[in-house]
Amino acid sequence: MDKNKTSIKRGEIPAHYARHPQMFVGVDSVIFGFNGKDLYLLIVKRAYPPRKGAWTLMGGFVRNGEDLDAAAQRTLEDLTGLENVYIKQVGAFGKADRDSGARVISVAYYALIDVKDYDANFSGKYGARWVKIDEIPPLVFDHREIVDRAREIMRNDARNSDAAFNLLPKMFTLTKLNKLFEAILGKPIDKRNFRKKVAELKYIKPTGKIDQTDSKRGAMLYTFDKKIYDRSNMSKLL
Amino acid sequence: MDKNKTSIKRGEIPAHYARHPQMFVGVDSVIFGFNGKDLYLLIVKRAYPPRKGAWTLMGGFVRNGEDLDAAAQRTLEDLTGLENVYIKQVGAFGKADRDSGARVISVAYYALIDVKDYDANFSGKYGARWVKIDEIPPLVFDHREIVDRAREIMRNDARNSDAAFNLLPKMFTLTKLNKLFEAILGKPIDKRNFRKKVAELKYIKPTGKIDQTDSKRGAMLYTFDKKIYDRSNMSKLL
DNA sequence: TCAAAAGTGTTAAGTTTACACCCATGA
DNA sequence: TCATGGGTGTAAACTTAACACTTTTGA
Repeated sequence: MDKNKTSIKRGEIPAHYARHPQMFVGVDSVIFGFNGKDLYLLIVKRAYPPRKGAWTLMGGFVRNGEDLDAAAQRTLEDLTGLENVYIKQVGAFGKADRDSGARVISVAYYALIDVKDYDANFSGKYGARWVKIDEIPPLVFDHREIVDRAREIMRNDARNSDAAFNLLPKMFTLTKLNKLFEAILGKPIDKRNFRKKVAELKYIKPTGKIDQTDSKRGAMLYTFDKKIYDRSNMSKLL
Repeated sequence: MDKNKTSIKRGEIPAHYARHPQMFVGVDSVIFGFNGKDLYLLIVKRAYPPRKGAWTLMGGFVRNGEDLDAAAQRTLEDLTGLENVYIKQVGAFGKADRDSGARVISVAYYALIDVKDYDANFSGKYGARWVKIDEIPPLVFDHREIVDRAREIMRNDARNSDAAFNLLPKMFTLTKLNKLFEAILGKPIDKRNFRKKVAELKYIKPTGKIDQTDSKRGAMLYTFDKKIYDRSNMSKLL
């Protein structure tokens, strides 16, 4: 990868580095889920001391030779069984005393999944639980702060990227989409104005299929076309 | 701080933690400067192998017992001599092979300073140099990626916070302010429209003083009133 | 027949963009 | 007297926000 190895031998730590302390590096995942109505957060019971049994974000430690992003994917898959989950880094949390067990730098990620996808794969071995986003119990260490920062970033991403569609099944009604944005942004969105805007977006396409689970009359199912979305974003830059 | 120490003794690492590897944790600072006309990046010569002598961001290692943010402030002060610099975290960079010397997780910050403030305090011991933001030479490891992410975040902050004012002296002309935003956003901004908007902001106040360094006629000097800014932002939330 | 969700347009207010000339001054 | 940067207003295009009733159908 790097041609300029100079005089460093494999496995040997250069003198300048060796003078400095090393620390545990963890990853913590803020896992958001949507069930068509409300936004949820997935929390687990902490399995070891200190604070064993307290509510916490799903997390783990970074392994030698493992990319940070890969560590986040791995711990996430471990809990949810899901492999291609949308994740994005929230940032690093590194107060010296944030973890009362040892010095741990935590890099937080947030993940977006459809609650239905999770139910099917849920192992339960971590004592995981979905809680409504406005009913989060006290969490261990600085995890509440992590969740709050993650929400902020998600709100931003929902407006400026296609991230939000990761919370929905492949086909969805406009009412569900509307409710999803209301849940993410935390405020009501006018139905008519919302539908008008959606109608202008070429990447949200009617499928012709009807969903009758929520109404007798039935609602049109729509789908998100990522190819068209990416193309229309490309053209913004020109 | 944390009441729930359970059975952890001071200085002892709990068994669950001890099983995991520890890593070097570094901080790197993307230091942006403005001289009234162009936007600059401060880079230094790397002082130790590997890649000794290559251009790099100013950085350092996090110490035991030191908060991540404090480590960033410290390395920054070391280079610039400036104490109360605006800094903000960009994120964690943690590819397994990003640093060819050892496994190092880097947490990047960006800092905004007035180039004039720096000149006065510049020690030169790091072989530091201002480069125009569009003329950055190749940087070591993933530092270019770090700079690009920092710029993106700064662009965002310039629109949604008072961060940009950290790049200006206490008093500034509207032409300088206009040029600053053009430099940050990377595109021209209409002079008349810009001044119209500024006139509506109560927190950018004329001082009555005139600056004649850039024109014979002289331009009104303005100042940023943080108290008013914070108050007007508070009221957005209500 | 009625409850519950789906669907549908118009108008006013506000925001954004484009655009060109006169002013004051020191060299 | 002229070159340089400082300063000013208006109109069109576009975006956002507010607002209420009809449709369909299974229970």
